[in-house]
Amino acid sequence: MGRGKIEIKKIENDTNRQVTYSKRRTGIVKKARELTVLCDAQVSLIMFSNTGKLSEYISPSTTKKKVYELYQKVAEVDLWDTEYERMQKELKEHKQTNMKLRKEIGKRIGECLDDLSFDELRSLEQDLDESVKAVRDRKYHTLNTQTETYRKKIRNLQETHTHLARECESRGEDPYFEEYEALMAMTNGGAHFVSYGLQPGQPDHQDIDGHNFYNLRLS
Amino acid sequence: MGRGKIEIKKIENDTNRQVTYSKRRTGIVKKARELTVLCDAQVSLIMFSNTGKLSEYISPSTTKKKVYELYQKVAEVDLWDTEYERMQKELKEHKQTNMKLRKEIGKRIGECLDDLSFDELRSLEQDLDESVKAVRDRKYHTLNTQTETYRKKIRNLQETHTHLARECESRGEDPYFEEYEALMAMTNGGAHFVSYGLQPGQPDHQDIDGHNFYNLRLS
DNA sequence: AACTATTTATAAGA
DNA sequence: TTCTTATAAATAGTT
Repeated sequence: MGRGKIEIKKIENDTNRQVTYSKRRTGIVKKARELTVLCDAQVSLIMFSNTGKLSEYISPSTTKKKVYELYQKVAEVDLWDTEYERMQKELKEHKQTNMKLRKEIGKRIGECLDDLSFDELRSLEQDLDESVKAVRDRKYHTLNTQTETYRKKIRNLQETHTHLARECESRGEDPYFEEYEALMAMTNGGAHFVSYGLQPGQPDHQDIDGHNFYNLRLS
Repeated sequence: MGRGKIEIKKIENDTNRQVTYSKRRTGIVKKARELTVLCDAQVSLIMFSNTGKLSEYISPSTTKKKVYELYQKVAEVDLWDTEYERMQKELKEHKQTNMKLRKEIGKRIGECLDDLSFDELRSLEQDLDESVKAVRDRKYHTLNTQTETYRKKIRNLQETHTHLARECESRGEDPYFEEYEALMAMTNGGAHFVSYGLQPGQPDHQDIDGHNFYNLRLS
């Protein structure tokens, strides 16, 4: 189909070959598309030119192969086997790590101790002792920080209160002021009964906030 | 190209569609083959008819895809995508579990405590205390078992020795016997200096085995 | 990229 | 299905 008949064998002329490839590629893709539409078929067409350039046609609705095609594009050669093996290896490693971690936790939780030697048990005990110490230290640290915050908060509240009280007093215009003052005294008095010990040198505090008070008492 | 021009849209007549599919399939495969030869290209063409029948063309030299095609043939639909996705999902889950486990261990080792609340720290401390107790109990249990074993071992050895000694003595034929007896006495004497404490009521033991002796002393 | 003479593919009919 | 054949479509060689 052309000005002259051609023999079906490799076109040796580079330019010619490339031009023909381009033309026929368009043609075959058109055919594929027509086949898809006319006959309700599913077609996957992948072409690599002489120079390695990829062209493809995939029937709409056939998204399934895209992953595979993508890999093909990237690696020219297959890759599935490699990729598959890589994933399996990775999976295996993760499973092993996982198991080790579980075992480690099992030991540290105090289960799974049956197959440990005496030396291992001794060493584990030391580790746990150190861990417990670290946690305790951290706990106290947290407590200190929290306490400091609450102390500041209380101081601020008291200052605000004092300020407001003075203002009210000086104006003498709030009929509920005395009632309010009595309430405040009571609340403060209640909190006075409670104290909690911290590290030596850490002074005790009172708290007028129910929730925070609960937290502090938990030390 | 035919007796009449046709519109490119699905052929509704079943027979007609099938005939057209057959003809055009032949045609497109021919085109693919020609493209392969003429332009030195690599072509993969996969077609599923309306009725699910597979036809394919793969350029010779492209053996790479055959594996994939095979799976396609077997399963009609994908299979790789499913498998691939399944693996990826599994991998993701493992990674997540892994991370959680690491974090858990981190806490129990005494690292990664920074983002824990006071309550969490308190709870963790209790857990660790319990764990340490469990490990300690197990340690003592192991020690007891080991001790029991060694005690039996020693008793056996002593019996054997006594038996042998009597035999030698009664026969009076071993010139080295007295020397040997002296050595045994010395070794036993040395072990006598060492004892280790266990739970109350646990009697002390001697051990003539250097390695085991080391283990016991480490309690 | 176009053009077009030809070859090739194929729709319809048998 | 397969063959036939008129005709549409694709494209080789040219511009």
